[in-house]
Formats: sequence, structure tokens, C-alpha cells
Amino acid sequence: MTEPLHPETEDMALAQVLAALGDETRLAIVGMLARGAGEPMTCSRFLHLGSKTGLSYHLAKLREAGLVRVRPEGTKRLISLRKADLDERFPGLLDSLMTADGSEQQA
Amino acid sequence: MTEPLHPETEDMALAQVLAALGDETRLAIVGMLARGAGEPMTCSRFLHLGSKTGLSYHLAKLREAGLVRVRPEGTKRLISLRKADLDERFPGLLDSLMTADGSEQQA
DNA sequence: TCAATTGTTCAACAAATTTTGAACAAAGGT
DNA sequence: ACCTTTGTTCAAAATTTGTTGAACAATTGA
Repeated sequence: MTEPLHPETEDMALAQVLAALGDETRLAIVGMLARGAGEPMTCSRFLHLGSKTGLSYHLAKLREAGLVRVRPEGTKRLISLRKADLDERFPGLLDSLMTADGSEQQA
Repeated sequence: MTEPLHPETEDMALAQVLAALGDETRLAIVGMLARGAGEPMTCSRFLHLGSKTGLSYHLAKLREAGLVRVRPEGTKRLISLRKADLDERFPGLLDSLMTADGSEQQA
């Protein structure tokens, strides 16, 4: 099992980030992480959103786009939102997304 | 030829908007419109981005997501960014996207 | 009326994405 | 050593997305 690869902050591509977010499952994952006050979550926290295999796939998409960081910790993987990096690369984007996402939850 | 359909502002779905933007061609179209100071553009203005048919497809995606308004004018179609509607529905999103897109152009 | 301009629609195709299940890998606990 | 937990990898199948070219529709101008 090889170390998970993450793009450098400056290598994040806008279209790739938006494509990664343009999926209900992945948007829900990011929403949970954003509401989680920066605390990393294990993959199993997202199991209600899909199958084990499906989540592995979606989390890889998010990681490759630069949205999340994955840190192996024993047999688990700790997933965290790359908030500081995203704010640096795309100022204001994450905040506006979370505001928008929050207003959708109500409806 | 039936009138183009547009979602109401409150019916715009975040994931659909992001999916529409998660494509280089469509992101380029929106970028041009955003830099165009609100002036509507005809489809032919985007011809350097792809074929006539392809643009028709991509513009429909943008229209269905709520990003652009399409107004038939004679034999042409005037395309405009729904900036006010987007700012109302997703405050700050468009601005952060255009800032980010601008900073990508340089690289 | 005829031709040119502007853009859409359709069907076929190609390509990328997503889902599924089985098998595997690494670490921890007993 | 064995079993459990946690998550990945692989290949196949299903689905969605994007592209192409031919035909069409509406408007404009000569």
C-alpha cells in the first residue's frame, strides 16, 4: 500500500476541483468535513453515503484534486479538508461553497 | 424551435452548477462572459473553443444549471451570465471563481 | 424567391465516470 | 498464530458524458 499522493497547493487546477465537487456524494463528504471544525474523519464516517469501495473511489478523486488530505494512521485513514491550502489557492471559494451548501440543507 | 428553459434562481442546485463548471470548455465560456462586463455574446464568439455542435451542447449544460441566460434575437442567441441570480443564490461563489480563474490564466 | 447566416436536433459513436463484487493488504487485538 | 477491522486494488459492467456529421429550422438580406 503506497503513500497517498497529494498535489501541491499551486498545482491545484480549478476545473478539476470543480469537477470533483460536482457530484452529490463528494459534495456531501466535503460538507461534513467543513462542518467538522477541522477534525479529521475516518472513511467509515461516510459509510452512509455509499459502499466501502465507492467511498474509496470518491475520496481518491477528492484527494487527487487537492480537496482533502489523507493520512494513514494504523489501519485507518484520517481524512481532513485542506482548508488553508484551498483558501490560499482559491480565496473565498470554500467559504462561499459552504454557505451555499448550508442553505441547501434546509430546503 | 422551442424557447430555451431556465431554472428559477431558487431552484439552482449547487452540485449541478459545480458539475457544469467542472469542464475546461465551459469554464472558459463562463470566464469570457464574466470578463465581458455583462454584455451578452452570441454563440459564435466561442467558436475557437470547439465545434458549432459541441458549443450548443455545452451552452445547454450551462443554461440548464442556471449559469447563463439564452435570449433568442433574430437568428442569433444572446448569451449572458446570470450574475445577479448567482450572487443571490450562491453569494461570493462567482467572484471567487473569477479571481481563481484569472490567477490560472497567468500560469 | 433564393441564398447565406446562425444555431439546434438527432443518432451514432467514443470516451470517461461510476458502481459492483471478489480478492487482497496492513495493522491491531486476543 | 489467528481473527477482526479498515480500507485498497482490480476487472467487469453499467452509466453518463462528450464529440461528430448530417439534416433541419428560423431569420435575414439580396
